[in-house]
Amino acid sequence: MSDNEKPTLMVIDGHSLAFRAFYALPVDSFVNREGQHTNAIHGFISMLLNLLANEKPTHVAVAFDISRYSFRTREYPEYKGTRGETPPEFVGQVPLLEEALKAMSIPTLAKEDYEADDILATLAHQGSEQGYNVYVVSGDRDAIQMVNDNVTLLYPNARGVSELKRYDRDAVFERYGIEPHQYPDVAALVGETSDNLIGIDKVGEKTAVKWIVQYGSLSEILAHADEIKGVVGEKLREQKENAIRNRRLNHLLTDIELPYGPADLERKPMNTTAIKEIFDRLQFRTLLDRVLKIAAAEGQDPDAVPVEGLFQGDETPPVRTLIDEELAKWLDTASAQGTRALGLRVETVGGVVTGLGLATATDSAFVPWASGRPDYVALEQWLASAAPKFLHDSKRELKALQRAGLELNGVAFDTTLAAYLLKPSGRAEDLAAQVYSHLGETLPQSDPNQLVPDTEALSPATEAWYVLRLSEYLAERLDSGSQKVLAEIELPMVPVLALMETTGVTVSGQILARLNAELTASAAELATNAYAQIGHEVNLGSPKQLQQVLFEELGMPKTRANKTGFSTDAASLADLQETAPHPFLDLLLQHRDATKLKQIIETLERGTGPDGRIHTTYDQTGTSTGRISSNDPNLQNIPVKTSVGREIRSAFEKGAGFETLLTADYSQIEMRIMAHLSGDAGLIAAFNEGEDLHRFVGSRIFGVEPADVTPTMRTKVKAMSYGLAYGLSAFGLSKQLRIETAEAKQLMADYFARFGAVREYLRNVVEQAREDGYTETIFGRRRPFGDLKSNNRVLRENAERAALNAPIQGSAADILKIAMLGVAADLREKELKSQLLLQVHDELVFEVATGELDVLTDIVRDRMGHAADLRVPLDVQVGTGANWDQAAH
DNA sequence: CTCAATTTGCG
DNA sequence: TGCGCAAATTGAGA
Repeated sequence: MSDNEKPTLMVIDGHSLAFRAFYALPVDSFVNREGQHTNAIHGFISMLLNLLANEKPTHVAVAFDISRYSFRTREYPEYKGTRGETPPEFVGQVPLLEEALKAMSIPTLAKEDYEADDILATLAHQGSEQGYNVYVVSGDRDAIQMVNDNVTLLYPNARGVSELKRYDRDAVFERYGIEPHQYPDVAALVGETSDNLIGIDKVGEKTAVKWIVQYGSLSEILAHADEIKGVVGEKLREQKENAIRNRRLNHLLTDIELPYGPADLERKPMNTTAIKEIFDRLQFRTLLDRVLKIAAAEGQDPDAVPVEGLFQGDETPPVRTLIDEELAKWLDTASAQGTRALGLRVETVGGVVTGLGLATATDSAFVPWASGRPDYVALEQWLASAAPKFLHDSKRELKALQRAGLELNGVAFDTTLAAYLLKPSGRAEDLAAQVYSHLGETLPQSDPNQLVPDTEALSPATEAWYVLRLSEYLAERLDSGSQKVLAEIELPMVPVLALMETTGVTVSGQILARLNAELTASAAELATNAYAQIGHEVNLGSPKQLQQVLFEELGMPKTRANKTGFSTDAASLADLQETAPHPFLDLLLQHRDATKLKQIIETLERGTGPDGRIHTTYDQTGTSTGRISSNDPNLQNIPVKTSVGREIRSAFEKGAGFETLLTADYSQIEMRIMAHLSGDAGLIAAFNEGEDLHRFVGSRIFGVEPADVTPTMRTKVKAMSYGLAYGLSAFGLSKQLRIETAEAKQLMADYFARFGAVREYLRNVVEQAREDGYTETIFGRRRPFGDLKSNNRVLRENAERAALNAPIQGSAADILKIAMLGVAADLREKELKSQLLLQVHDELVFEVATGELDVLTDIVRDRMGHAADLRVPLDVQVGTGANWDQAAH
């Protein structure tokens, strides 16, 4: 059998390598969010991954010492006695390392009363006998004795664990001039300071090796001790007991009993879910990528025993209905004292909690809910604890639990959010739909129209099990950037948004009612006048009827075509007003304005709760770019541009007992992101100037002093700048500014002549997206694009404009979310009474508690201003007032 | 009743 | 022939 065909067994000394790593890497640079030091783990795993990739062992094990005491310390209490206390930063790293190894399906061994080296020696011996190529990885020099024709030692050099020196038989001979099995004899004579083994005075490595070469072994040397002349000979004869003792202690046992032999150590597929969990906890992002790559390369061995934690099959586990002590016990075991994630599903009827489903991969439990049951204390504590839980649509379930008086923490995965990050342009699916589209299984759905259901609805327990399976499936498909977005942005946003929704915002019913009445009257009058202009009544809200009036009765020139004929939108009517002026047009526009505002008011009135506040619902999966949307009612499209619009805004007031409202918004955040992403020196300078942005840009384009930029010039520049991020064409720009296409073209050419890097960047984004199939925000949020390679020009160009915009709009969304998380954390930690009410894409609205204005202003400015580190500053505008309109600036 | 189309409010 | 949304209304079809 050639060496290439032999299986390769690799045995690693866990403690000695972890310790080497600990001293090789700076302690302070490796601390996770829990404050746990991780440098030894990082160094060890990094080394391990190199070994797996380079040596491709077929069999692997890591051995640990159980304690610093062994049969050797009983024999010689001073053994290793020079070693000081374990550094506090090292404490706790070994158990985490073992956990990570478990997730990687690498067995760990330890044996009471023996040292890791004895385990290595035994396995190396067995492996060598049984026809393996053996690699021993150890930082202990005694391991040299294991080397033979089949066993190679990999030994870390002085620089830590990044480079390992290979000691095969020849390398040992070259380095020491002896055979590997003779090394303990040399070490016995010389002594080993690190083990507190004192050798023979005056005998160093040179002398010891010379003697070994001359006499063959330590026992022969001692037998001929009388022949050795000089002071060293005297010392040897005086201190030979030292050497004999050392030799006894540095002999590694090759015959201890172990639970596994080499054959049991065959590499098994890694548990990627567990790996993601533990690496996330350790905050090893780069290492995660590396290990997942190796896991993917190694693939799934069909004969492999399923790793613990993976699903055994598609069979749903049994459902137990649990209460009281049984529940507490089950929960403790299933969650492994709160360390293992459980699937959780909240059953509600009309928004009221009626039961909970809990699941592990192999078991599930249903808990009927009756509030206030004292026996549910264990469950309530688990829910409120940081113990990991996997949910579907966690915001909805969190709110339901809160209504039932239950606190929920530790949401570690949400299948709704994970699916969204994978496919942000799709619609959010309910659990059954997710199971169908991802797992390909059909869940029984009870028909709500049927009084006697023919299929029994699925137990929440089984649903929880499906949540767990979906979590595993989805987690595997998220790239590491998306995982980070999930863990660090989307999941933490859940409680923040839930609180905003529960809090709501006060609106003045009186103001809304007054405005509604005014608008009703004015709309009626406008309608009457409009009818008078055309001689008959018509439904002004019907585009179809308007087309009849405008293009047939009044014979106006045709506008932009649409599917039902010709457009009657505001832009088209404005065009008509120029080409074929008619009083009807203006009345129609004013009527539209009035009815639109009236409609918004009525929506708000309907949406006001008995507490006088509006509780919108934020949809975290509502947009393809990463923004959140607001619905039922939408509070992100409250009018602001017209004076009547602002009156509606003034109906949003501070609540009773609060000092004021505070609004904070980013100015030109998307332009700033463009400056950052493109690196355009001109644009970056513009933001660092402090000068009005559009005035500055205008001065560059038109070649005049900033002070000489006219309002017209500024308007053009502003439209140009904003249009850029949307893929605006010269045609579109000309239409918007009502200028000639040639002038628009010239404007764009002048713009790009000054800000060339912007054009370069925008071109690049699209090309990169065409190649990758997706765009990415600054924070790693992805949006897939399929149509960039479409043969259909309309589809392709639409996709190109969307791809152009996605990183910009998406990065802005990420930044505001990060700011919200920061503000929310500060409010919580400082136990402030002020509360976050609204989010409108680049703006936050707060209700300020009495006496908190200054501290809140500081928090908001700080968190928003430093949410991202860009090449340009983030400018935050803050305003206050008793209502939303007055708080605007 | 659902659905597509149109329009308009916001960033 | 400008990105991202929610909501209302109309009118067609079931």
